[in-house]
Amino acid sequence: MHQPKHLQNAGLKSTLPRLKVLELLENVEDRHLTAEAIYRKLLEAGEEIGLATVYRALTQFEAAGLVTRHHFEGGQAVFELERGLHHDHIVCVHCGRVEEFYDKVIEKRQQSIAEKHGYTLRDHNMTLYGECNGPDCPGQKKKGTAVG
Amino acid sequence: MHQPKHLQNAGLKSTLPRLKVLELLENVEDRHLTAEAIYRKLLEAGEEIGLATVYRALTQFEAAGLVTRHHFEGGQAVFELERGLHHDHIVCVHCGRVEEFYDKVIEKRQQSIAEKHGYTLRDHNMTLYGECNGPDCPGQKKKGTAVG
DNA sequence: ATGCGAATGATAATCGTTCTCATTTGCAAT
DNA sequence: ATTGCAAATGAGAACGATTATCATTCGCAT
Ligand SMILES: [Mn+2]
Ligand SMILES: [Mn+2]
Ligand SMILES: [Zn+2]
Ligand SMILES: [Zn+2]
Repeated sequence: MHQPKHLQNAGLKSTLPRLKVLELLENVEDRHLTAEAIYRKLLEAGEEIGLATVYRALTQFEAAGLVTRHHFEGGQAVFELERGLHHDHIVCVHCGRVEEFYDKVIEKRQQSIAEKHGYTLRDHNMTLYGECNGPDCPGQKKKGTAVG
Repeated sequence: MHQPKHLQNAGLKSTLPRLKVLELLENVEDRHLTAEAIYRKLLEAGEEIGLATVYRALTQFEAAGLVTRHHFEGGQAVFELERGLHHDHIVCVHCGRVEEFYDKVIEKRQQSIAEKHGYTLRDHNMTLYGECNGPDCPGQKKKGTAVG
């Protein structure tokens, strides 16, 4: 979907590494990836690229509004392709599965809370952490298969 | 307010460095402090302590429920003495000023959002970022004093 | 006062990320 | 198709926050 012109419109020269990162982000199943994960996937796909370049490209994409950076628990930032629809996240503390949501009521309340305190709201981070209860999630206590 | 027995009740030996950190946290004006800030303040107060010990004490206090750790923007974690009342934060992007708030509606919505996605909610992080508009905040554009 | 396991603190190590700098690339002008 | 050059790349060094190591010191029960 993304083309060289997308990079040029963003003021970025259309280079091979940048196109590779962008291509990966739009074709990968998991939308939320660390820089390392992106780097690894590109290497596995036989591409030649350096980790520093991945970081640089992501930082530039973020500045250009092509990519969003999140700081979930765990030290590593995660990146996702921007789709123009603001949303927040719920992350499984066991398997790391991420779901997205948008709640208009919460967004409105955040705005009025900021106003009530005399702040001009610029941004927010809302991340929920929980157990996803999925059948493949390691946090799921396996029910004992009755013996005898 | 805190006594050696508070540490012992938490299963921690009552040592001088730990008492100093705890004492600082309860007497300092700014409730939200980085480990470095705590370390610096203790040194300035003439106390002898190592930065590693401050980090250790804070981590142990957190595990004991005496202290809460937050990850605002900026890399450094901030710590605050636990007062038993959950709250979230709004942080000034210019001067770092922190205000606290609690919104029952948001908290309820977070719970039901998690349920809707099949998650069992365990924790959340909600931090608002904005401009505090305070007179001493560097983000405040000074109004030009008319000349002539 | 003694003894011993836990705690301390100087320092090294770690981890994610950014910086440095020699080499390569994109691309516009020939 | 060449050339020229600024911008981009990538290997590795550097960085900042935090944790680990380990010899020394401390808290506290005897
Ligand atoms: Mn997302
Ligand atoms: Mn607080
Ligand atoms: Zn899970
Ligand atoms: Zn401010």
